[in-house]
Amino acid sequence: MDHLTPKQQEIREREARILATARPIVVREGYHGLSMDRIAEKLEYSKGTIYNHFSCKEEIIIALAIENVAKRIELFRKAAEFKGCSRHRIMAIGAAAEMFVRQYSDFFQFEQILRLDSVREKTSEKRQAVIESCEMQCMSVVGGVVRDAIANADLELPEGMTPESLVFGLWSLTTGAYSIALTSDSLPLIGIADPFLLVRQHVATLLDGYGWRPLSRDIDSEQILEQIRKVLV
Amino acid sequence: MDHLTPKQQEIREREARILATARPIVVREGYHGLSMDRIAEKLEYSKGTIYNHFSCKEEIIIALAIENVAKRIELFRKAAEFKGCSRHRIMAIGAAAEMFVRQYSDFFQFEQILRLDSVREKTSEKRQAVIESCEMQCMSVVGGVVRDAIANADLELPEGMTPESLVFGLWSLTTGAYSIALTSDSLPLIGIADPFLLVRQHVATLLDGYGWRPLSRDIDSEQILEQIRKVLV
DNA sequence: TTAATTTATTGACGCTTCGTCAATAATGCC
DNA sequence: GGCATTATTGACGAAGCGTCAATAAATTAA
Repeated sequence: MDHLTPKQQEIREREARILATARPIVVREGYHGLSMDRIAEKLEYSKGTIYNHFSCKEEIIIALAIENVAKRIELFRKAAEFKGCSRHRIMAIGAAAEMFVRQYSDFFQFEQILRLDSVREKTSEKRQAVIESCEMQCMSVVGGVVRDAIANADLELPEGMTPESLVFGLWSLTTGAYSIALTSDSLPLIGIADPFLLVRQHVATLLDGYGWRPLSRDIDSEQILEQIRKVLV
Repeated sequence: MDHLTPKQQEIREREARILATARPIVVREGYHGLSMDRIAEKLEYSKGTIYNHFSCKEEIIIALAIENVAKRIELFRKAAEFKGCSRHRIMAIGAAAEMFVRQYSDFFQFEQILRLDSVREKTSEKRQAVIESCEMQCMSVVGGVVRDAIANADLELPEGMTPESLVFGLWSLTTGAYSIALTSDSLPLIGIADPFLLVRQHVATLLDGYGWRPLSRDIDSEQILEQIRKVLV
């Protein structure tokens, strides 16, 4: 499979260069800042060549998102393998999510843009499927930890509630909070300085609410988080 | 203040017609579906006239959002005035939020679009301030109920946690969930049929986690919700 | 009522971006 | 080296944006 002619090499490499050029533009100037002409000009290729790689700028944005999603899965997997009880493992996943937002905050911008139907519409089914699949894999990793907790009797979910239902709750709480934290200026106005800390607190309380043992009051969170962060690097 | 010349009348009325024309376009075809030329054509005015009302299409979108936010405040206020204990009142606010999403789901599309920096940038400070102020008013209504709960000793927040911190959590959980529910196709795939029910459940559990009395197991939710819905109409 | 002044409307214009495609150039194969 | 394949180019038409000088309508003053 690596019988690449020099030309194919060049093309492959150029794709990466296109994305590397586009990324800071999107990060700094958002959706409207990015244009195909601009990329072509910066890279000194004609526009047609850029279109050979990506059929529209929306494809570039989704490709940028895809550059990062793998990292999230990796972090989640590593977190789920944390040696400890199920409650510690779910904490590790929380830490992984937080680390991902902090380290790859670009990604949230791309995701934000792709949330617009009229943008996502223009992207290929194929790339959409990649994103969706990665999201599913993440959820499934979290779901696995929930199932283990139930199997271990660390957790009993209320009647009619599936592990996925709980995952949905955690997913909503964290993405909602991060999305507000990254896009709203009003948080400091209401005296919220560290939204990350707050997310950890709310997640802990929610899990306590479901009775996931050991409860947070029986955990030395600081110390566990320390250990987790070492594993996640 | 109602010394309006016929001309002024006409202008005012036309503004409403512009928005009424734009709304279904944005709802059906999203951000990219809307264009100034298209509105001008539909209303049989020249483009310049439309620009007399709104300096760009982003202004139209934020104006559409503003058409709805007042309703949210009204629902929240009504909910906060629900006759009952603090826990019932916070449930009422949850119901109000849910009702708002269901009845004004358009709004979430507009909000979604306005979350993009490169879109929001183009809107006037003035309209941005209206939106922000309405959001603050909503949060402040919720904050008031939390404060009342603390004053009544229905709730004690952990060390260092302010009422606003709790509001932030509820806000994150609900907006995160609604945003996922409205834009993701993967929910049914993981067996989540009724995200609204799930949000209620998670909110209840979170509040239980903080020990907000009476706890949900001591509440006949169905019956209370019935009453609440009557009040909110 | 009419003239003067203010205010509103118009659509053509210049500009940017998009996405395409026929002509041209480069590459790889025999 | 010559032929077939593949890639590159940039000019082009379409569409949208936002502006503005010319024109029309409305309001005010006389």
